Amino acid sequence: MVHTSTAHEVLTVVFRVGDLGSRQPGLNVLLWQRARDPQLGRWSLPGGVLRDDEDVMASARRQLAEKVDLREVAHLEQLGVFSDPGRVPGTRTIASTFLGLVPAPADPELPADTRWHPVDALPEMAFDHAVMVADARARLVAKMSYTNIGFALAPTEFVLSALREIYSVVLGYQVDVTNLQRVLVRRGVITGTGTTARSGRSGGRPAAVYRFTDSELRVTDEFAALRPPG
Amino acid sequence: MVHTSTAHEVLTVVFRVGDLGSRQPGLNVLLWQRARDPQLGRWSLPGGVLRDDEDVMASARRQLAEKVDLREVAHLEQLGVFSDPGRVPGTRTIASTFLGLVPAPADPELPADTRWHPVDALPEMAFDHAVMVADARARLVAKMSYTNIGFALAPTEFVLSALREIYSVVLGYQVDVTNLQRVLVRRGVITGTGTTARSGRSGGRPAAVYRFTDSELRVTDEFAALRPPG
DNA sequence: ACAAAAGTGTTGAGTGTACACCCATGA
DNA sequence: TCATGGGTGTACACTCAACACTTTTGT
Repeated sequence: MVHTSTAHEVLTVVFRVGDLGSRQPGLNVLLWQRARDPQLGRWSLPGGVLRDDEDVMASARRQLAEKVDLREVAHLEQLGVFSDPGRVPGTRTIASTFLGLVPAPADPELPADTRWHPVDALPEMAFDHAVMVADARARLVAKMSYTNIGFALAPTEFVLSALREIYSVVLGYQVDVTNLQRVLVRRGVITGTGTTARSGRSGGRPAAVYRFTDSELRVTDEFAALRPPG
Repeated sequence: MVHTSTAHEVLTVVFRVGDLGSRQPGLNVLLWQRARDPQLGRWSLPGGVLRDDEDVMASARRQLAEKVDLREVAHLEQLGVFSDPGRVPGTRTIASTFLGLVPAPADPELPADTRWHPVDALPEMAFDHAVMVADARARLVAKMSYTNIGFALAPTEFVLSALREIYSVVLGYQVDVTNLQRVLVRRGVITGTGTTARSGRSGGRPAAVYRFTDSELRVTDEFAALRPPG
């Protein structure tokens, strides 16, 4: 295939943890449905063409502002470049992809063509977007265990059982609350606020309220092995 | 700044561990010196413009073949995108960067304008290339402790003391041979060949010869914490 | 008092570091 | 046999998983 020009687009995989009670439980991705050919009806990642005066990060931010409230996006990081000459028909288009995270209780207004989808049951995806979602998910899962990236999925204040649900949903298996607390506190990832939440309808001891210590990505378990001598 | 068109280039940060006896000890980067303005005389990463019929990985491979023998590059992975509209003068150029690794004893023929430089003493770098080198180095250091990425820096067969030098040079501190052996063997990263090397001129017990078990990147220490139950 | 939910203590496995000690070779 | 470099054994610290147990609430 020979192209006369090349375009550059930015696409973001935005994840959210849906309430377990809701219709979209588990981990969700933000997708919009194509209203035009090619691939009419298929679902796409939010994004669009890179402008002349912005870098890729700014572009991702701008394009997301059209879909979700910008303030909701608590974390945004580069994933990778998709550059197969035939990845989309027509003008050659290189895609820079991003991983975006939105805190759990947020449920922003969405345009009519846009919806949250469970990552475990993706609809028919446009072009190579399914691969991008898979890549983003792998990145998120990996970072859950050695960074504080959970801050971008949790509300500012939360109870441990809620945090446990977030971790369980993202990792795909039940996480032990006891050890979650100990690991995260020891690493300084979460801090108790001193206050306690009211106990539920069926009684029970009131839970301590925590918050993430930082609201920026931080590596919390740098070296598993081969540490510097000390 | 307003641009009428946008170009896409691919740049690779190629690392090698120089012999400690050589003039370039420690970790080296492959750079070539600009013979034209802008930034005449400054040092650049190998790479160039992406062609219409290749993806970024293929482009990196192709461009490196002009600098080093392709077979020498044992590992190549995407780093990130640099897209500041003003990062280079003239036509707007978006850069996709790669990390490339070349095994230690290799000393391929280099073009006249191209040279290995110690990363700890970089020359005047062109444009934003110094940042790219720093990013690549950080990525390499991180991966040394939880993947088998060392395979791409070491010769196919080696003695533990040699491997220790490689790890020490990359990590920037002295690694204990004893523990290096135990950690890597336990994880299945390296395997003994059964043979032993001849002992040096000043005597000493002959060292066992090892090789890396795999010659492809593999994560060897997946979860530090929050492992799946069971 | 009792059930429910949250939090604490304890044990044991695993991993990694440091360091002393033993082994194999050349001169 | 001694110096030299390579390999092994052991002790200790730290982290984490699993699970029993205690604490605090609502009814």
